[in-house]
Amino acid sequence: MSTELDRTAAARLQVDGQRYTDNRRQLVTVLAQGQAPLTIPEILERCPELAQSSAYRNLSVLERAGVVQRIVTSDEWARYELAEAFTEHHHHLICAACGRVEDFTVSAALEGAIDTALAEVARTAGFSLDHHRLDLVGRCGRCAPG
Amino acid sequence: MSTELDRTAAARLQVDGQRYTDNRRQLVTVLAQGQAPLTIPEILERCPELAQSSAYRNLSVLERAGVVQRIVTSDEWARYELAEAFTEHHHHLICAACGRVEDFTVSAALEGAIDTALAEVARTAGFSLDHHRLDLVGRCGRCAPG
DNA sequence: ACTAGAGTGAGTCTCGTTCTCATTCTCGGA
DNA sequence: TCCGAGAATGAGAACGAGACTCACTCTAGT
Repeated sequence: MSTELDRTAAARLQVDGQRYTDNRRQLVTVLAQGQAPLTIPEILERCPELAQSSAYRNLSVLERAGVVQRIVTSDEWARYELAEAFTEHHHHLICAACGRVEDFTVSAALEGAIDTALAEVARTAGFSLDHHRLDLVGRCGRCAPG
Repeated sequence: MSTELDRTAAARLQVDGQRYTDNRRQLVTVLAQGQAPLTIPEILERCPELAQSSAYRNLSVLERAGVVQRIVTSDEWARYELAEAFTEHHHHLICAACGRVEDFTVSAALEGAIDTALAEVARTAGFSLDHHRLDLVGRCGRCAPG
């Protein structure tokens, strides 16, 4: 069964001259099911028959094609989630103690204000703006004191 | 000569039971002179007589004491800058191609709106909020197409 | 000065990530 | 339907940023 997600992912890969293979579909499916960005070990846990080297290689292919997004917090592992074209624009709550990541969104009004301000900053600095990242760093309920 | 920066750094280290040694002062001085977050190789370039292992060890001591801040972009190196208590609250322009980082600030009104919104998000999610990160990701003038 | 404990640094080790390469799969052409 | 070129796979080796080790040095308090 081919979902809208599969078709779009396949199309993006094709632009890059890449195929949408079973391994790649499996990665996309797992990321779509996860409600938060996943680390490679978490992904491998959910895909036991997938080789580690294939996971790394295919995630970087998918990232280059704009299907997934790699996010780096501050702990040791990189995390992956579907690119924003497949989800809604959101931000991350990052636990500084355990690395746990959760998604959240803010009001459209605030997003608009941020976008406007950043576009101006980018123009002034001679940067071409791709996207912004707004993260909240703190301690999750499990790690917070008390 | 002891600056305000030195005195504050020394005080913060003391709380942690740590000394403000020559190596640590040198790191703080180099970071204070740099106008953007520095990688370890950049720091070592500016402190040729400092051992790599000392740089790593002391930066992590300084980070634990709240004197410096470690920032992870998406390239391979971590970068360090003085903690915000020593600078003004600011954000980062990150070049997705070469990893270059520049600082920028936004209006107090926007900061206030962001803080208010994030405090609410953190409360709802059961996170204790430490700080927020607002980064702009794009291409610097040198790497931008055209 | 003496000493206990902190700091130093050259080298080694760890481990997340990338690379290698022989094998397998896929797709288009005949 | 068979063939061949090129892409994908995966087990293992290699890489490299950063952490650790340990013998030596320095510092602060007596």
